[in-house]
Amino acid sequence: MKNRELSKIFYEISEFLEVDGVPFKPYAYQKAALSLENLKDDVFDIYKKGGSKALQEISGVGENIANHIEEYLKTGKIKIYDQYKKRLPLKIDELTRVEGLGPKKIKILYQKLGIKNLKDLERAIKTHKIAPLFGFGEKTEQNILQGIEFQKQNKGRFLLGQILPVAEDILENLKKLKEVEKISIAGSLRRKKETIGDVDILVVSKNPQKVMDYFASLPSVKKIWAKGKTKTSVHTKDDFDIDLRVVPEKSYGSALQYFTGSKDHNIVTRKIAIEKGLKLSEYGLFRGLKMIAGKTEEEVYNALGLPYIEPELRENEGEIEAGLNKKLPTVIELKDIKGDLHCHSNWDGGENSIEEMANEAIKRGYEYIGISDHTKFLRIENGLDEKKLLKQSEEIKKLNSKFKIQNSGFRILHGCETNILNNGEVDIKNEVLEKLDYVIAGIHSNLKMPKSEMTKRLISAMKNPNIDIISHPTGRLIDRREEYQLDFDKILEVAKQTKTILEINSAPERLDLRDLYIRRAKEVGIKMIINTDSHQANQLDLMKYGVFQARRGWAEKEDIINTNSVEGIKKYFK
DNA sequence: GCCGTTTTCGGCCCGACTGTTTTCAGTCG
Repeated sequence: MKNRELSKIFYEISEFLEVDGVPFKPYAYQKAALSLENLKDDVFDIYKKGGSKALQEISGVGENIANHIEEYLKTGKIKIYDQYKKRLPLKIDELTRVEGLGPKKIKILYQKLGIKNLKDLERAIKTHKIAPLFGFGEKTEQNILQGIEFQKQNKGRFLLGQILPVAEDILENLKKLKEVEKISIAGSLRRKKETIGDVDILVVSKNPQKVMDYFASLPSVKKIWAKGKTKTSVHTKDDFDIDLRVVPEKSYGSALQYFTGSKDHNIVTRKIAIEKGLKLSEYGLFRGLKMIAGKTEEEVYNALGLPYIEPELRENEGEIEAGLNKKLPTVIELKDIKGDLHCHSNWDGGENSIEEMANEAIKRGYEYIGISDHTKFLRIENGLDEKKLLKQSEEIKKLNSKFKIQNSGFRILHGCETNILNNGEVDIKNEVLEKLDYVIAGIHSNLKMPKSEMTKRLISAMKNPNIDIISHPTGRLIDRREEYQLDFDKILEVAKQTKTILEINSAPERLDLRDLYIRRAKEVGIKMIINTDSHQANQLDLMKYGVFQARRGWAEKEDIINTNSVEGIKKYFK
């Protein structure tokens, strides 16, 4: 889809404008980029149906940006974007991703030292050229170096949320070919790891050559690394690699099992096969020359004396032992989710009204939605104060009585996302918090506190009798920012004592709690909630990423409170 | 460059924190 390509370009234009010091425009381009990123319909279809006028219906898109979109759809180019790239030949997305490096510093580094990309930057630091620059210093130099190191650790990996939609598009496209009898994603993408290196796709076909040819000719393919009879590797326009393999139907299960991995998981399954006098490979499970399983994964696992193991569990983290002892968890599924309690409305600058958010939740089959706007400390997010919160309560009451009249069981719950201040208190008075259905608290400032202070800060928030949920509890941004320094075991202990719910935030760059923490929390007996943190209605669809993460953390339906109906979930609130 | 229950023109993007300075610019949420 062109949506993603355009969104990426508009983000970059926004960054160029910032480097240039242009006021306000960057914000406009960012908004348009965000809208396109989350747009359900193909922007090309919108344009075909309604032309430029229809494009301007997209939120954040006006006359000018609509013209840019039109230009791109017609010519594949956007003039001002190309001009910027010529004038400032920077790997701008690469540089802005370094923590501590913003547009102003990037501009100075380019003008004074000709730094265009990460490589240049690293070389300049190693030769101590940065610290002497005006406005820079020793500390800044070190901070930038740390930012680079952190980025390098995750080099070449993509967020699950970036890559899954693209891979699914390609899968849909391949399905159109009648020679494709069966098809599945394999590899780490099927295991739903939070970051993905490259994409593996497995196909059953009697005519592999036809599949190879079609795959290699897809419009999203930029470069073909290798193209053989049953395997083709390509590099896509979205800058990741895809390996496609074609196998015969009788080997589909064993091949899927093999290519899904993980490698460690497979080593153990092959060992079990050997112990039973069998041999397991991507071609099947064999006793001597006789194939005894291979058509389905289930068949393969069962023949090894194991139940089917969900892909998200296949990390050799105890799932084999649990399988042998019949102790595998029945992991949660998306359809178990009955509502989303971390959603922002246009009251705090989100995209949609409360009613629109509610209607979108209804569309997704939910029984309830929770509105939890930012509170007053976060001025940039138009945080609500006590007065506005009470006013918001009135609106929610009205909407709820409307649902009642319509005889709909749907309910809006009223919460807020308060800010945990340095001393562990939150920025809304208790007498107002008491009146809400539930209260979320999160850390949004002073993220670099020392471990003991940060732990104390979070603990005192959990002890607040009005706080029910801690949002994004560790504050990490995948590939970009480390977690806060926290004594996590202590946090778990207090969460258990105070019956505080920990959030699994579904935003693909957060996925916070991470899988290992989810598993630890479950073991301790702490309840969790999967929320999207939506700032616009389309983001409600991010719920699946939180569910994937919960599954990777072995969470079952009972561990997650928003699998309950309205009355059920209320019991978990203090 | 976008947008309008305060507006078709004038707002939007504020405040804490850090590191650099010696009163403030840049970054981040």
